[in-house]
Amino acid sequence: MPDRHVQTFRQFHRVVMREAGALQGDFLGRGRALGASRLVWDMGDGPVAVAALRERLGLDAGYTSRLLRSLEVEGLVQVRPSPDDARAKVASRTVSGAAEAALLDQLSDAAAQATLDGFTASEVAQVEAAARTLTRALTRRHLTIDAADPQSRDAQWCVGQFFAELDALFDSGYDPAKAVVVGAGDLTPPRGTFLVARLHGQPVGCGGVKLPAGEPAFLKRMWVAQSARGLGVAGLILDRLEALAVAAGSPAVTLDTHSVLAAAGQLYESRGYRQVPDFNGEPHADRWYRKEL
Amino acid sequence: MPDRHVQTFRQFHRVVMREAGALQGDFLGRGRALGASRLVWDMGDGPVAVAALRERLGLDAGYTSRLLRSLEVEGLVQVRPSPDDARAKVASRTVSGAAEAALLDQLSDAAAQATLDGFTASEVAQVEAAARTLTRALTRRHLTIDAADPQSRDAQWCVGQFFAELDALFDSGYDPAKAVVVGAGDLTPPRGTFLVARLHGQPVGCGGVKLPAGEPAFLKRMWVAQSARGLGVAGLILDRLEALAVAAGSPAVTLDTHSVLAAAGQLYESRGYRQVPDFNGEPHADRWYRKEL
DNA sequence: GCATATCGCCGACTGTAGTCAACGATCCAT
DNA sequence: ATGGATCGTTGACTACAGTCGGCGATATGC
Repeated sequence: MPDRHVQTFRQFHRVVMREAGALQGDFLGRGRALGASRLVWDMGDGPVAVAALRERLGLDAGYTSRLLRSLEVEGLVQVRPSPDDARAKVASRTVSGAAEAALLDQLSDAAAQATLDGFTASEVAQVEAAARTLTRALTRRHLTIDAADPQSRDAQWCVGQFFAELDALFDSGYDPAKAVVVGAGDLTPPRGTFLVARLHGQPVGCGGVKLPAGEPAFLKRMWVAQSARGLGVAGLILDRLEALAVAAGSPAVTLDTHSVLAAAGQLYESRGYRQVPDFNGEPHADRWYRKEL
Repeated sequence: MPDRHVQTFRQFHRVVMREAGALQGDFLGRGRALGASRLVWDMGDGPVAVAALRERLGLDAGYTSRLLRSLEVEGLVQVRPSPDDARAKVASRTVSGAAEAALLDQLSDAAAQATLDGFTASEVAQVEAAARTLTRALTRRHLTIDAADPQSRDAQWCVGQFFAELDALFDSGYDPAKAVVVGAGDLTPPRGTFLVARLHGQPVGCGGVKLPAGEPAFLKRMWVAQSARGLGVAGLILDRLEALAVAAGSPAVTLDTHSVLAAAGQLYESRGYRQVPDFNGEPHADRWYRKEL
């Protein structure tokens, strides 16, 4: 690595280390440890399974239990047995917990604002782009994209999330039964492949490709979780799916999508896909794309 | 702040928090706590006053003492009484301490390299630029630039460092006595101003401006410490000095510099300074610049 | 030469972060 | 119904980070 790069990264490393040090202990001045604050902050509005929360934040079971207890004493969260499984528990914020989370939001925004003070608008845009680039770079190391059985737990979860999102997004809902049929074996070798993207081991996205011999490949079930958007995950999945199509000798890649999924359309167009007429009659789609290989 | 910015910074914040968490404990896998590793790493080659080291890293006296002791036991550093003041001590790395620091350098470079793996060359350049931008943004919050008496301790220290650097840089050395005279009152109001830039309270740069009524302002003693280069400190000092010249009604700003100070020349040219013939006969200069206000 | 300030050192302490193993409650497949 | 797996809890433990007050040695101003 050239000296210039080394210098830049050392300096960055050092600055971040100092910044991170300042975060420890009394996080954002709320008289609470970083771990506890993170928990309230990242909990989200609805009730969350404690196990999911734990895994998302990468915390130990015992430690999480203790933190939740202290937050419960503070009156910020409520932990109840899960209705589905009496062994498991779900945590949710109380009213004052939600208020505290909102305050943390505000404080963290203020901290971000303070960082940007004294910069011009174009510099702010530059810094923002820089933050985005580095977020991607730092995240990518913890991102894996692997082939998975569409019947596997993680794959099912991703597809479930995807369908739920589509159902909420479309005025008339989304009915998998009405969609273009993708058979059981269509997304498993040798007739296709299904990929699951995982961040820190947690599934955050998926995508499948059907590879009919001699015909164009067909992409299906491309999805990225809200929490992982903006990291370029979709682009990486698309890269891998296209590589599979190339390896299978497909003459082109086709797919259908809907205009309400704006980011998807942008991605496809930036990758050289062009719109084509409806080729499969998918009732939930209003756009069809194709890219020659 | 628009939602998009907030989203970006939250995500960045989160990623950095996770990354920083991974750094804690066994820093870079050397079986030593972060604090101890930082100490060996940041110590530099020559002997350093313990007090200076402490202040640079923002550590408590007792804590530093303990860390140094443990490093001494490991045989990585040597702490001796200061020759100037038997109360104070100076620390220096032993041979194996220097080796350890070199290893940490290597490991941190490798970590940076791992971050960049899987990126194309142009993406690497982008990420590097992003790291630089964010380093500046995060650093700027801890940077202060204030007017200071040129006789003050910090000002004298900066100028001393500057002269020492010039002396090392020029083949024939640098002799302040031969330089264009800057009188005692030339850099103090009302005839001029001297600014000191401090990072975390430690002086890291300086710059003076002479403001003769009705004549062009004259910049002198612009300097930034090695440790703070690449952060845009010089640009910020220059902004402030030019603002002072504008406020004083100067028709232009002039300065002399030398071509071995390549970064300085680049800065001036990027700020709209153009080269002019020698206007003051400064023997240590080979370039003269002027910018109309 | 004496009082006072400074410097690093040391012991005692607090708080955070996290690990590990054991345990009881519950669920699920057989 | 029962054995094994899963889930959260608990206690005991470790390591790190950092603070505080007092101590002895030394420097400095009067």
